[in-house]
Amino acid sequence: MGRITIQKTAIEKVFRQHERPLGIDEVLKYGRKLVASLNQATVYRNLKTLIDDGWLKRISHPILGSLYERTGKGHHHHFYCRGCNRTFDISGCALKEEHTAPDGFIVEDHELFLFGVCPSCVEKTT
Amino acid sequence: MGRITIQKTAIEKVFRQHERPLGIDEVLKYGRKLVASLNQATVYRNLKTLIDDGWLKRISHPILGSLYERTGKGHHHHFYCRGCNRTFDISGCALKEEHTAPDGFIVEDHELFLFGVCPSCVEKTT
DNA sequence: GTGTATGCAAAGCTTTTGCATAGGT
DNA sequence: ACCTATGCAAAAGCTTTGCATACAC
Repeated sequence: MGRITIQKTAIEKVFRQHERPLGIDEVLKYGRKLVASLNQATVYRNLKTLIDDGWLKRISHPILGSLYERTGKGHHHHFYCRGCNRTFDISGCALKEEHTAPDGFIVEDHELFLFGVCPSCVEKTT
Repeated sequence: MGRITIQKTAIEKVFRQHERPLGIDEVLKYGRKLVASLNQATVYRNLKTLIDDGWLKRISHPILGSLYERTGKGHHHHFYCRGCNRTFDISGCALKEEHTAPDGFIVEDHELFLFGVCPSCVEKTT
């Protein structure tokens, strides 16, 4: 089980080349530069496999839909710029250690999305 | 512009009766108890209108997809229980005031999703 | 009466799946 | 040679849209 195909290798390479959350369309676009015949269904199937392997993580972007990013980059959050529509990784954690949820709730994980304007878009506005 | 139809009234009522984030299927199900003929397209159109009016807010649930909830409940976050699949409102904000994003980034809003096990599901497990 | 919102059905998206075959082992 | 992963196309969700008609005003 688990063959090393040129398609899967290409998809992994795409994520290594672009260290930011990618949408399916982007994975397909960049992947086709490496394997011209790359099919959409193959991308979906490999993304699922890579998630099961723990190599990728799916994040649900409130506006852009499904995005995928590599695991093992350390805990971080995401910032979405409404100016340029890009999604940035924000390293570190801005959560208070305690009082995240009422007593009795066991918090195992969390996902934080920040919205606003990124530095380069702030410049353009001013 | 902006007619008060029995459908729109019913949809608003559904959200007042269930003070938690609802999916389209739930809005449709509960709405049909009030207006039997209620159509899916009507629900979608009214949800959009209510969002534009600032009466509703769409939240993007990482697992369940689109959920909708009333605005004006004060700032809060969401907790998703993997035991019972329910989404809870967690009042207050668990974010540190500073250091949410690097210098230069302007944070205007944020959305936090917590994952784990809710009190009643913890009991069942123990 | 006028014109907007509804219901229905069709069309757009995104994602999944069935099936023959290419290709990794 | 075997059998999994691919490519293609069809299908299955979810959401939007066109159009005639009902109904809010």
